[in-house]
Amino acid sequence: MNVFGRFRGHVVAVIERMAEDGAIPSGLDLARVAVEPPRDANHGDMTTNAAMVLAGPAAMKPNAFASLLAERLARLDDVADASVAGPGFVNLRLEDSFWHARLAETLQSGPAYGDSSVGGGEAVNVEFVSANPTGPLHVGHSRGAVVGDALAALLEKAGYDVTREYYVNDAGAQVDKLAHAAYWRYLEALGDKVSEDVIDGFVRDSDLEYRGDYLIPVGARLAERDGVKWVEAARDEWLPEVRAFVIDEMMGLIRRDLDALGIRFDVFTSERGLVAEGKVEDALRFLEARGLIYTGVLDPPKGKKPDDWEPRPQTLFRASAFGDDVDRPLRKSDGAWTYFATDIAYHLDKARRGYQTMIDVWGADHGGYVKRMQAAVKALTDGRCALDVKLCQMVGLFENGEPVAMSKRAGAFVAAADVVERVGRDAVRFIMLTRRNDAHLDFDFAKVTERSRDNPVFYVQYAHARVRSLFRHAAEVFGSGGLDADALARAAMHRLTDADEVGLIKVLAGWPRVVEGAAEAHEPHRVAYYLHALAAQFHALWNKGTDDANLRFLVEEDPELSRARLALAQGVATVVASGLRIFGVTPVEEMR
RNA sequence: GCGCCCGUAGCUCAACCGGAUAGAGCACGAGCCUUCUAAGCUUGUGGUUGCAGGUUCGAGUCCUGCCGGGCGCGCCA
Repeated sequence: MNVFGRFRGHVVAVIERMAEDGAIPSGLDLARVAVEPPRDANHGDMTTNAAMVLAGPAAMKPNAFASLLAERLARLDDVADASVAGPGFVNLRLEDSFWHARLAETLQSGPAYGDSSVGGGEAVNVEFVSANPTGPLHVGHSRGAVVGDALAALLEKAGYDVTREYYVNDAGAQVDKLAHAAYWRYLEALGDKVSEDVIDGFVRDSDLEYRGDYLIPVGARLAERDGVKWVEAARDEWLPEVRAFVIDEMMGLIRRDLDALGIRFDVFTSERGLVAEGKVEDALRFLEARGLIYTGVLDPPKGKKPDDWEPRPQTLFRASAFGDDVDRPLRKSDGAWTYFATDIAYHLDKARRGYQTMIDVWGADHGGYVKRMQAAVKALTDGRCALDVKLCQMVGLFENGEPVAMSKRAGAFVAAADVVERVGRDAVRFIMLTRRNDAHLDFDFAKVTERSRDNPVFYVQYAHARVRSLFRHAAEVFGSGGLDADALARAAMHRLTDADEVGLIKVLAGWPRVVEGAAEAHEPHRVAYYLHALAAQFHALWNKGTDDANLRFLVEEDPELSRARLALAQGVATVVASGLRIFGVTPVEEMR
């Protein structure tokens, strides 16, 4: 429970008491009563809209209601002042002692500070990356990877039971094309044992989409394992074998890329597996039994009729009954399932595994797919399960302000592993989280490693390193005893009287609310903004010591005060580390 | 043509299920190093929240219509 939730309880209790006393009508609906930080800190520490939302139903003027409420709130423990402002806000200013106690709590909780139970143990499935197993991850994938992983960690901290899942698209035509390319590399790898003519013939007769070098070692390994076994074999024979082999290899590559980013999955679900187990038929039977599948002819898209358009009867899902624009095809003309059909089966599978909330992280180019998938989930679960789709916009790569060419057509995409190697895992992860997922993100190689204030990674890390440096210094001055968090939790917090010291504690006290808000909104970027603001406040306080020696963290002749300030610094380090942990970024001990 | 996302300070972006005087950083102006890390800090200038309506005590936020940008648009994944 964050401090605002705690005070909301107090405010509600006071309002109920007012009703008992007959000061206001009883039976008011208090659901809309909120206790929040005011936008402007000058208004106080907390504000409530109670008078504004209740005045109407109570047939009172907001300001009259607010005055009554403020009068009673002022009598609460910890409340230094309660006043009415603006259209009927009641602002609370709390005693410093209240905030001092929060700092002690922070230190006692340590890394668990900010943990919340709002999730109530609810099972949430976060599916992300899910890149086709046709090659290494590129930089675009890494954004989705980081966003999904951080969102999962955030939800865990907020008390959800999270599964990180990767959906392996190993059943479509793409992996057959991949297998052909791997077979070509296999023939090449056999060298003298296969004539140039055979290879040339194969290349001529096949549509080789994947010509990247990364398949060369795959072909070599296949040749090593199976020798010439598949050279004379019919396509029907070698295709399943080579396909399985190359998918394995590609998933190995992808796992290595994910490792480099520090990302682990709990579950890999195979599309081919779903199909083989008959889950597509299951799902479609389910929809059919509800009359949601029919054979029909779709209208061409308005204003953009494809040249080869011809009306054609198709097996369709009644997506339009669940909010989609048109009904959607389930079967291709060759009889195979569409991607959508297997995706329906996959989402039904997730729902049946007990996830009431599913989150899919996709690239922005899949935006047109969101409505139909949500329609399908609605239909499959009778509206009981929610599907939230986070669309990640493109990442623009820059080198000192110059765009890095990255056209997919030219095959010049930048590998995720290369970016990690260039700037490090921590920088990649943090920067990818400094924007809302649906906003474009510019990633400049030079900037993300720059040691300056406009590099948020550096700025936040520096705050943590500064605290660690401070403790190293403190150990020299005061000895290392009594500097652990438990001991500091008992420090004389009442010595922290400067407005900026108390102000910094207030920022720390806001952390649990940030966790809850960001988790419920599925918006990990809020953590990045919070950490940046926290670092700024800390650096500001630190620097006040430059102007006024009395405000330095370490005052040699006053160990009691020093220990209180060390407690404050430790609180900052704890929260920064806590936030960075959600991001999968390692807090540093010193800047190098 | 239709759908989705976006439009906030010169630039890059925040604004917590509708809250008070819309905030940060960069850039620009003015200060701060015999002092715990100045790789930094303080402070100032800067806004018709794309436009026009609507909803209400209150709108950047919700609704409608325009304008501009991005993505997508029957069997690809």
